[in-house]
Amino acid sequence: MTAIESLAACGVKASPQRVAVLDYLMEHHTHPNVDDIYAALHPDYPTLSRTTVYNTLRLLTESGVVQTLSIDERNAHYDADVTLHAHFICTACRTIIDIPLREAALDAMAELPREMQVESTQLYFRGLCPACKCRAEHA
Amino acid sequence: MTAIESLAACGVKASPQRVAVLDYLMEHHTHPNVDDIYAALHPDYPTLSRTTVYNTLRLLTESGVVQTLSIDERNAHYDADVTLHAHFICTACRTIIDIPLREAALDAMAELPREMQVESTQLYFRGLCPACKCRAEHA
DNA sequence: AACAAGTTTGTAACGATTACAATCACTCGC
DNA sequence: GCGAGTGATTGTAATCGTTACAAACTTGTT
Repeated sequence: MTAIESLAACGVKASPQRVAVLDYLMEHHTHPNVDDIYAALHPDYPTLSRTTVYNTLRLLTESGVVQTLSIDERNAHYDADVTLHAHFICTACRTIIDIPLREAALDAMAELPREMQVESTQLYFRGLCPACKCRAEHA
Repeated sequence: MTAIESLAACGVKASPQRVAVLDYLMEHHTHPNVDDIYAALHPDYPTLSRTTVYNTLRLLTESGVVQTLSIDERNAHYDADVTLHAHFICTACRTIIDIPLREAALDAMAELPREMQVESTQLYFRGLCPACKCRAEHA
């Protein structure tokens, strides 16, 4: 599914800026923040405004096309993969890594009262990534 | 375990301000933010500074006595219960609710690479709480 | 071409958090 | 007891991510 198709599918008008932002997210699974995206797109879209990036990401999140990660207390990160998976953030290098999840286990794990309407689920791990763990052990 | 004992157990010097903050957290399972805590303690500790509340909560988090929740994009919330449980935040009224977890299921759920050193785990749900869901349905 | 509706832009404001320097409290050797 | 030194607290100022807002721009329609 292309960015344009995703936008159409959820009824969001496909401006060049929106396509560019979503395209970037779909091609880079690095969980970028707003500045990463802005810096990456600015060369190609010289008039692009940071505000537009913020607005677009909010819109895309509300539309369910991307998810906003609050794993990093410093700033929000974004992910165009909205299938069930967890995230690990390295507290040293700040890299965010995808963690696959066994789908069935989620229901088995949480005892959610029936009267609650869950709209999104986020599972975060914090710690040291392999590289930083290794570096720490040799220091 | 009292607040003073907890502080001693993890080697944090027990100043009146620190005891007050931790005491408050241990007695109120409302997942307060900094301003909630400050507002609650200020009458009894007129010289208390917001900065001290921030500093104390950071120290307590680093010591593992409390956990900092990043479930609310607006501000951090704090929880003196560091046993395994998830959190649900109502996107309408902003209330944070504890969700019990079946401990065994966590391992079954996440496929964490062996070389990663996980230091903390947070599971967040977002949606409508029973009261707000009901209100929404009747509107 | 004129208009309306919605989008983008840039700047200004906001608000949570942190930095910093001054003051304060407490302990320890005298 | 007393002053130095260490660490804690305080208040203000700065920082920085994000949002509000108003003006300029696009696009589709008559």
